[in-house]
Formats: sequence, structure tokens, C-alpha cells
Amino acid sequence: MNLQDTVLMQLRDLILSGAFEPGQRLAEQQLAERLGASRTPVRAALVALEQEGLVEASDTGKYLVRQFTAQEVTDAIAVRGHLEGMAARLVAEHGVSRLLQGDLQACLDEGDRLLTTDPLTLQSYAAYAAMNDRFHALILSACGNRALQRAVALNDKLPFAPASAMLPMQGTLALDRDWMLYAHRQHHMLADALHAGQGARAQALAAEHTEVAQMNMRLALERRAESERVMPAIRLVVG
Amino acid sequence: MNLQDTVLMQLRDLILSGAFEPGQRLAEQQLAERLGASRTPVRAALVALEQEGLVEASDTGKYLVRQFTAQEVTDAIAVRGHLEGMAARLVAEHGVSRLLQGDLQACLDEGDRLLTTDPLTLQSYAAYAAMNDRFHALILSACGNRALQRAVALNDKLPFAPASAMLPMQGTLALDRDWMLYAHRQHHMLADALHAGQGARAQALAAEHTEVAQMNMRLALERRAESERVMPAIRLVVG
DNA sequence: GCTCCAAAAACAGGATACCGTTTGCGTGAT
DNA sequence: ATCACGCAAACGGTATCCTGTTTTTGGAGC
Repeated sequence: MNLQDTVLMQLRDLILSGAFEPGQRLAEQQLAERLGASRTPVRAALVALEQEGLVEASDTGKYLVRQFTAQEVTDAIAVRGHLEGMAARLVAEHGVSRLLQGDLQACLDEGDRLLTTDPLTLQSYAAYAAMNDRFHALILSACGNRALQRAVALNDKLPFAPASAMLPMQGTLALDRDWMLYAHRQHHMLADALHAGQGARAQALAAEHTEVAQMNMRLALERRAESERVMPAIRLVVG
Repeated sequence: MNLQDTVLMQLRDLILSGAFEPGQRLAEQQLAERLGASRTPVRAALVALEQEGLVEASDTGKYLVRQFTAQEVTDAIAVRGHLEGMAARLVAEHGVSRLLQGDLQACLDEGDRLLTTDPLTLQSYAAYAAMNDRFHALILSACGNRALQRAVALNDKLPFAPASAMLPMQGTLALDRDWMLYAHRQHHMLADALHAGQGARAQALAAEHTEVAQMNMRLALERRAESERVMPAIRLVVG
């Protein structure tokens, strides 16, 4: 593995885990020392992170930790909804292969099983999150549109835009399981629409599905203090 | 201006003007010599170009000029259509400001005027292309969704995905002006839908609008030899 | 005690040197 | 003539060095 890629991942994790103040300056030399590398790989990582949108270059060429407004997060989630809607429509129009059908069904079954326990255990949460990511990734990769995949990948670099952000933070709300049940039923309906070749319905469902993430984001912002322990990246959201 | 940015632009132009074979290896040192810079800015430019999608890193870490299939180009145009559809819907829902209304109208008027001359002059083509870019940029910037703007910006880095690719290559087809008249009437209709706050209609129109680009792309690929003089980037499309 | 200016420290952009690896070519053996 | 082996050139990854610029700090003057 490259030192460049290692540094890139480390730096991304540091930012997303709230190790820096939003708007804080990121000096190459400091980071190089902190990560035990030279400035060269740090430079490359900063260039990449700027494209990812986690870091911005000031007018004088300095790198700053990007800070997001609540509106920007909302917007990013809306974009993901729109893009996933397109992916779902494409899959529905192309037809669902037997393999994909099986994989989707496996996700649905696992979700059904995980959500029976009440209250949810920590393991159930983690397993559901992994399944959720897999479900969304399945549809995206099945749509076969590489430009679309790239657009989603870029969007997912922003905090709280990825599909996993849809999951309620565990423990803070008793309503969590209810929301997950709702979201999982949408998964069922979406798989159904895909299987039936109902493109418009699939698109609408996938887009509407992200409203759960919007709701979750709003709740997290209202309860900033408690949220910060579970989702440290929320520190990057100002206002 | 940074040497990095200069090198990045030069390199991007070189690739898009077909100076390299698709799939060709891009060696840092060679490029550094050719551009009269050292390896450092070239390296930064290559990292950026990889994120833009014009260059890809092989398994052993070398950089290659990316080559596109016709399907990938089609997909990228489809993604732009979907994204511009969202932007148009947002603008229609938010309402069109007086300023935006005036700017759009100016574009429409200029287009009307430019398309009266028959046959079109070279200047008319260039002016229409500039106006076309401005029109699409106006809507995108008015939508206010930064994540959406980022997604479009990324997509537009791919050859033939930007709005300007919608314009027929001048001189090769007598039908050019007819297509431009058609596309420009869509501009009129889109502005009308935006003004009337008809979100769904605006979205559908903006998406359908990119079918002109699809058509143009198909024609260009059928007449590869002639197209190459006007759109050298077509060399990057294989198959 | 506050302000302003100058010196010093830190930093970003850029260039280059070093090293391990890959690649490609030429030579020699079969 | 062909294949295999080895050597040399080139390259990518990394670190370090240089230079011009920005930022910070410390002191002197008000």
C-alpha cells in the first residue's frame, strides 16, 4: 500500500472524526510530523481531499478544514436521493438479474431478522448498517452507469451524505427502531418495484427513502451534544 | 497563478485535444520536461486529473490516459441530464428572481438573434456556444444546491458531457441549424416552465434537452474521421 | 497599557537527489 | 531463429533542500 493512500485515509479519518476544528488551518509540515511522513505524501493527500470536498484551499493557497452548513448537508442528502433514484430506475428498466435478485433478497431477509429483536442490540445496529450499505451498493453497481457511480462516490465523501447516515444514532432515541422498520419496509417495496420493472415507482421510492436520512440529520442537529459522541463528524456542521 | 494550476490546465488541454493516445502511459518526468516544469507540479496535476477522471492509475501505480467507451459517454450525458433536471426543478420550486429572469431572457434573445442568419457563420456558432454555456450555468447556480453543483462540475470534466457538447459540430452537417433551433426552442420552454413554477415540467424538459447531445454524439461517432478535426477529444472514445 | 513596526519563524511552492522497482532491450546460449 | 537471462535506463515513491511569502512574535515608541 502506498504511503500516499495511507496518509490520505488517515487524514480523512482524522477530519471525519472531528480531530480538527472546522475552519482550522491544515499546515503540511504539522500534518507530516503528526502522521510520521514527509510533506510529499501529505501534499498529495491534501490535493485529493480538496477534490473530495473535505478540505478547501483559501485564497492564499492554505488548506482549511471545510465546514458545512446544515443546508449543505441537507442538499447533499437530496442529491444522493436524486442519484439513487436514477440508479433504481435504470435497474428497473434493464431488468433484475437472478443474481441481483438473490443478493437483494438476502439483504431483505437479514434486515427482517435483525429488526425482530426489541430493543435492538448494538450488534444488530452494526449488522443492519452493514446490510444497508450493501443493499444500496448493490443497486448502484447494478445500474451499470459508471458516471453515475462516480457522482455518488463523490457525494458520499461529504459527511452524512452516504447511505449509512440514514441510520439513526443508536440509543439516543426510543424511536430508532420504528424508523428503521419504516426504512426497511421501503427497501422491500423498492426491491419489489425493481423486480416488477416499475422504473418510475422505483425512482420515486429510492428518492423518498432518503427523507429518513433528512429526518435523522435534523434530529442529530437538535441534539448536538449527545450526537457528537456517536457521530463526531457533526462538529463540521456549523449553525 | 500557481505553476501547479498552469500545469494542470495545460495537461488537461493536451489530453482533451488528443495529444496522447488513449491508454498511453503518462510518465512524470517526460511530462515535466515537455511542460518545462519539475516533477512536483506535474505530480499534483496528475493526482487532480485522476480525480477528474481523465487519467487513471494502473495497478502498478502508473498513470494512463483514460479511454472511454461510447457507452460511458452516453451514460455521462444521461447523468448530466438527470442532474440538470434536478437543478431546473429546484429553481422552479424556489421561484425565479427578477435578476435571473432577466439573465435568462437575455440568453434567449441572443439565441434568437444568432439563429436568424442562415447558414450560420462561424462567429454565430461560437457565440451560440458561449450563450448556451451561460444559460445552463445560470440555472445551475440559481438552484443553490452546492452538492449538486459539485456533481455537475465533476461530470463535466468528462469529454462530451458538458453542455457545450450539445452543439453540433459546425459545417459537417446541413442539419445543424435545425437541431440548434430545436434545442433553442427547448430553452424557451424551459425558461417558461421555470417562470411558471412548474417543477416537474422543468425537470423533464431539462432532462430531455440532453437528448440533443446524445444525438450529436452518435452522429459524431458515425463520422469519426470528419469529427476528429472539430472535436479532437473524440479520439479518447474507443469502439 | 496599547499600537505599530521590524525581525524572525513558519510555511507553501517548487526543484532535486536518492532508492527500490519495473521495464525494455540486447546479448548469448540453445 | 528463438528464447531466456541479465543489464541498463527509466520511473515512481519519498525525503530533503531552497526560496519567496506570509504570519507571528517581540520590542520599542506613544
